[in-house]
Amino acid sequence: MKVELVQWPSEEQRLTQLRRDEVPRLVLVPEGMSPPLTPDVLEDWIRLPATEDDVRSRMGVLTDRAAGVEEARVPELDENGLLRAGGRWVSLPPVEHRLMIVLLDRYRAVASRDALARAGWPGGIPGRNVLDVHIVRLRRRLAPLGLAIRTVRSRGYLLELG
Amino acid sequence: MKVELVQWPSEEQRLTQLRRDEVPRLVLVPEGMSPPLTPDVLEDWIRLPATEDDVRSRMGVLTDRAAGVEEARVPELDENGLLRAGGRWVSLPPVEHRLMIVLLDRYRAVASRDALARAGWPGGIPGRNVLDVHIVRLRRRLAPLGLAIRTVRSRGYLLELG
DNA sequence: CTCGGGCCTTCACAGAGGCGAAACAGGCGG
DNA sequence: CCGCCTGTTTCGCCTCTGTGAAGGCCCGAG
Repeated sequence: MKVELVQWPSEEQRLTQLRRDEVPRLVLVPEGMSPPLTPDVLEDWIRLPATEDDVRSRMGVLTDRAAGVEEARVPELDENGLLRAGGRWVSLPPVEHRLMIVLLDRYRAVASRDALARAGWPGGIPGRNVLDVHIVRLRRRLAPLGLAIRTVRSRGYLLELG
Repeated sequence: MKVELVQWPSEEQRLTQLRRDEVPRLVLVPEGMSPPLTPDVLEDWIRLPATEDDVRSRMGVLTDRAAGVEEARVPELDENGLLRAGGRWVSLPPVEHRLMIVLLDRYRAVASRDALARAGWPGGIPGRNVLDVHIVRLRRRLAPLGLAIRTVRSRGYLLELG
């Protein structure tokens, strides 16, 4: 994502908006003016006058951080079974689509085998082993997206970044 | 945690060490020298000459971020036996889950062997040695999270940051 | 100081059960 | 006819748990 340059304090309102929108930004602070401070890792500031190299250096770091934040975003699944993550996508067949809805609802937390079974087969579980098999197939489909399904033994499964 | 000031590039080796130790640090970069860049949120740099106020501003932000990182290191255990700390997690099997509940309840204080035994085996202790063995296994599982179980001889065990 | 004995730590082993994954088969739509 | 989706079977690994046994460390008795 592009790093925004913000004049301080004249563009204070714009800065507020950028903070809310989680846009990476570099605040330009005139001599003698105290900078706006925040622990937000997507914001940095630089004292004017500054060399173009220094501005670029700070912008570069902000870009890297924004990439990291972007990477960590929750994958998106539409109603047609299209799953987008890490800039790529795959289409999911019906059963795996329903399983994925539950996994995403519990993203980075445990989705119980029971909840997955009920979501995947609303009419009742066909066989004892079906869920395991579909998890394996889902795993293979998700791998190219950088997503991984972790096993939490005797409890369920957990979806996170690979 | 205290923010360290690092001369660049003369203290490069020290900077490497501080990065490894995850100590917040502010790199002082002389005029004309290009700064060391990293997306690490616990590191910042400032161009010399700089006012004392600016140095303090950047140190203040680093302190706040370090506090946030420290906050994230406090372990949390959910009802599924998932233990999170320092941005990582492990799943705990039933027995160790019950032991961990007691250890976290007495976090940084001593949990008696007796209380641990009762929590781990509500139906009565199977063998005389079981608790010790499970503590060892718990230790190994916790190590990657930066957590450590200390022995308090003839009293019990104590959970703290490693 | 030395010895003996708690008190812990750690390893090795084995039974039970959960889970992984390949292989096979049927169904359905293009 | 072919390929994808789904369910079933089956084999085998790995985890979890408890048990036994071999030390190591510390402290008090002698």
